[in-house]
Amino acid sequence: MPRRKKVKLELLQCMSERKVSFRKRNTGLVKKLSELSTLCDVDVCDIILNPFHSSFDVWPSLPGVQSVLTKFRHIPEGEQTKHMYNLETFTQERIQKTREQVRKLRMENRRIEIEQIINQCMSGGSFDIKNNYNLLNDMDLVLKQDIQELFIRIKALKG
Amino acid sequence: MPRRKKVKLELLQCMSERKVSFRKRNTGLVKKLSELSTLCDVDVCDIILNPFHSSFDVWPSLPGVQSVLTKFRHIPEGEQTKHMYNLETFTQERIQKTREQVRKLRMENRRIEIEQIINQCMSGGSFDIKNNYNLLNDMDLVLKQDIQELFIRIKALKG
DNA sequence: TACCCTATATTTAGCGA
DNA sequence: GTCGCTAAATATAGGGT
Repeated sequence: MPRRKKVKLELLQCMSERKVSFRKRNTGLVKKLSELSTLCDVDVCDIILNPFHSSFDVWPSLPGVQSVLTKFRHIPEGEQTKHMYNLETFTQERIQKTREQVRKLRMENRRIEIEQIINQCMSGGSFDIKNNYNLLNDMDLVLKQDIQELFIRIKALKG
Repeated sequence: MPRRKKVKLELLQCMSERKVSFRKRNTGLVKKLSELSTLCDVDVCDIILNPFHSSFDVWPSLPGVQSVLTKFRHIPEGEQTKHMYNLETFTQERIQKTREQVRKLRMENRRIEIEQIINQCMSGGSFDIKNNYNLLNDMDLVLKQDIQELFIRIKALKG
């Protein structure tokens, strides 16, 4: 059996699990922050409310955070949000990417299904278009058209 | 040839590399922040000075950061730093862990080296202690003592 | 509870277009 | 410069102790 499953991105219901996950991920996060900071020469800070101690974890340190905050406040309001990478842009980007992936998977499925139909037809299978349409009920219109064209070509090929 | 090497944790000298790394890692960071937030029900914010646009990336949003900041300021000064996980504690923890790993690797090396010497001796190799000391010049005192004892035992064993 | 381990899942460096 | 891809590096869930 697999030792690890993909975790669903939602609140961990089990409290002890949540605690463990928090500790691990907090550590990882801080590591990544420090890496970004040194690799790219970037001023970074974060503040994480630790729900288990009702205290905050602050990176890189209290004065460090305050220094970044001061710098942040000194940027003109208009400039602050320009190029800003935040929850909104992040989400938009992810939706975009996911759509793109879905598109690709659809293409791949189309390829495979078309291949199967060709194989089926070439090896003397049925040419019952209606039946195959049924099988491929949920497919895109474009795909159906492709398949229709394919059937015609296969018929022509076979005589 | 390997397509990817382990990057040294220091400022990336090549500017374009740095830029690419920044974009990728910033994305990853924000993803992890959002995961921590939803998995563990945690208030999080971060502010990253984007050195390439002289602007800030703010997570999760400007009001979001301000809300966390307000909460942060409302915690009594003494409580703020209790349990705080920051650059210092992070570094201490990593030093501790690294030492522990070094210790373990030493133990493992000892085990392997001792094994080799035993094999060498049992298969009729030399018993020249001085020579073997030379080979094992950098080893711990404890290891040397262990080996000395081993030589004696092997000699006894062989007659 | 708080570690440690290790098999999976995830991140990302290096490339090629 | 940007993108997508892929393999190597890394993070971490689950399961021990």
